[in-house]
Amino acid sequence: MQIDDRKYRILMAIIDDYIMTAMPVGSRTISKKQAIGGLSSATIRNEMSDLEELGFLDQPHTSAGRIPSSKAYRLYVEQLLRGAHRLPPEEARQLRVHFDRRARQVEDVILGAAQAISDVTRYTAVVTLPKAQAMHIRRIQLVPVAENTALLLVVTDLGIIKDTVIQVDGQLTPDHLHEISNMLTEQLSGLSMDQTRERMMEISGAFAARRHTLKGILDAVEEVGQGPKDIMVGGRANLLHYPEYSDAEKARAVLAVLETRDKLLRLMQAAPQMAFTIRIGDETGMPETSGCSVVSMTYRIGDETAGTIGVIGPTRMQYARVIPVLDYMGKALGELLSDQETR
Amino acid sequence: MQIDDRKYRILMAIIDDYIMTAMPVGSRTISKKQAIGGLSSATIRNEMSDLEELGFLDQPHTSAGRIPSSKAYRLYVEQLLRGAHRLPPEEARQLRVHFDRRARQVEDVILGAAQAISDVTRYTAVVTLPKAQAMHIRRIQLVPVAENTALLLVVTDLGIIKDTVIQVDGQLTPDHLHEISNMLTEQLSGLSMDQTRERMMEISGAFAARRHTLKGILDAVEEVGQGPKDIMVGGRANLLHYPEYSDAEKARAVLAVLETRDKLLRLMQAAPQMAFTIRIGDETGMPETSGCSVVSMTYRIGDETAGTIGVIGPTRMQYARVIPVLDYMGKALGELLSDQETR
DNA sequence: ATTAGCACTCGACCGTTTAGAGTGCTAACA
DNA sequence: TGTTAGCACTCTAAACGGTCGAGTGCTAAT
Repeated sequence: MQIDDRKYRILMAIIDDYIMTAMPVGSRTISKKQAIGGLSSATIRNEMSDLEELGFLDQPHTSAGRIPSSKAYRLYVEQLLRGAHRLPPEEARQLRVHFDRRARQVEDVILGAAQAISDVTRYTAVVTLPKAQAMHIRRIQLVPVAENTALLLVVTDLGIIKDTVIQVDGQLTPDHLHEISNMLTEQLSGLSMDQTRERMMEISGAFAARRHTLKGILDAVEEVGQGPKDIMVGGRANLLHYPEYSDAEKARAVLAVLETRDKLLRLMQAAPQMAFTIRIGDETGMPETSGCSVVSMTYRIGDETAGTIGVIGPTRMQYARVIPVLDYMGKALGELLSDQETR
Repeated sequence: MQIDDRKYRILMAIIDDYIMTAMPVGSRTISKKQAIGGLSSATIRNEMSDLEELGFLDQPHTSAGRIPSSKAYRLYVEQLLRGAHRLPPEEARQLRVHFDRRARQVEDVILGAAQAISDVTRYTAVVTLPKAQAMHIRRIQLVPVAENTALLLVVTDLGIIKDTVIQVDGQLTPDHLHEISNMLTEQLSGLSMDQTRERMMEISGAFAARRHTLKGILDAVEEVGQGPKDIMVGGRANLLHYPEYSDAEKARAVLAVLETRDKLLRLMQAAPQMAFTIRIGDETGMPETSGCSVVSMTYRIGDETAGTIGVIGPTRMQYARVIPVLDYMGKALGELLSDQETR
């Protein structure tokens, strides 16, 4: 058996209805809809029965309506993703209101974005900080703090991405450090993080005298790319709006995932192109989030993939609203950060 | 009527029982306890009736047992606070295991503390970052980033507490900025933030030539003390362990408070001495947290009150465990940060 | 191919019953 | 006078049975 156009339209109608009501959908409900074109409930029943056989619908028990399966949502979102992701102007306005552009620190911008997304969608939003690789060195600065130690700063267009205390050769005065800072800045400014590392290697070879100090700096620069990416979460409380999480234990498990950075990162991994990654139910690959869906996409700074923004909620998610919101916000965030970059 | 010793002991027994079970406590349950000394359930009933009249107990309905009122918890914690807050060695060990001292950034230390507290107590923990006033200036550094702009860093013993881009006079070269940095550092290093502000005023008068630049720095330093204090929360998911939050709406409200910085700050305000502040039920002064208790205390860096650590959970909280944990952790945190300070 | 009709299923809801935990009161007791 | 055994009473939670209604699957007619 094949899924034909009518089955498809009926399936979509069921999904739409279930997304709104969270209640199993009956044949009469669907037959009453205009869009289906006046088929009787009996016909719908036959079609539903077929759709169930095809694996698109589940029946909680014999005399209840049907609910969409993961496979159905999959079809649903594939369809959505083929379309344009135009955010209605009113929604865009709301999003802009919530997303306060006056924030100065990248952390604040990211947190603001997460909160805006969660406020507008009423789901929980997750946004990663831009990864170091997407930034460009603006300055390297050694700030003396004590005999033998200095604060090393790696400053990029987006601010300080690394500050750490390193050991420096004993005989280096503050002025020496200043000099080294200038030299490094001259050598490295404008480079991407990857280029920086390479160039550092070369320099490190050339200045054997300052070996010890340069090694410390090199190590710190190495570390920049590695460190666990920081993540901001907004609207955790939104989870509890949905009946799927009225079971406290279920809600607890999801909330716990939101508090565990690596699990969260795994959940948010998105395909590197500017496109959506949607994980539905078990596709999250984590038992804790079995009834959940995650929609995520990358945002860019310039041409570089910089981070991920996403939303987590019940599989019965309003994908049709979430996708345009993320699309809009991803672009807005990318532009805002690129602006900061050139400022 | 007065509360005599026997009534008091009975009340404490009821509270202890209720804290463990979350179920209304009946007279027979209490009469079976050794500690009360073999009184019959009838006697206990009479006493319970008195305790209810005195406002220490409530009765959900006629034929249920009694539950402690806020007034009862108040009495209970006052008693606890009078005693010593000795943390059992096993608990201390656990706490140390969870509290990873190798963290370098203050943020990580604070977050680690929040997580450790929440893991050990199974409640939600809240820890504020140390306030700027408790730190001492180590260095002021201007890092050139572009024509006319520089990155201003205020470095203290605990790391960078302020980094912001300011406008500087156009003719200032990187070397000039370096010079100014050295001058300011010499003038200010070792001072507390409050002293710093005063001294800045004086300097600002003396160097009329650099007026514009110094004004920018002064403003930034002014801001340091004002900025909204940052807060870290650990173990949000723990909330949902307790039946008092099995109502999703109730849980949502509390979770929402945990996501609103000013509400959280208000909740965490603690008396400035090294002592506990305990808010029980409505004492939190916030309708959202009506069924909650908050235990908080300040921690110190050196002699200075630096921040607050606390725990939030149901009024039926294991105060007797929470108090020693906070006490221990407050001291540990203070010591750790003081150590960093002098490092 | 569609649909009206009908028997059937099953959870939700309601009123009733029952069991049990707990109370308050009274009268007896030390 | 304080304590307690005893008992009637209260109220909830759980179990039970009946009814309702939403929904299905199937069949036969169109």
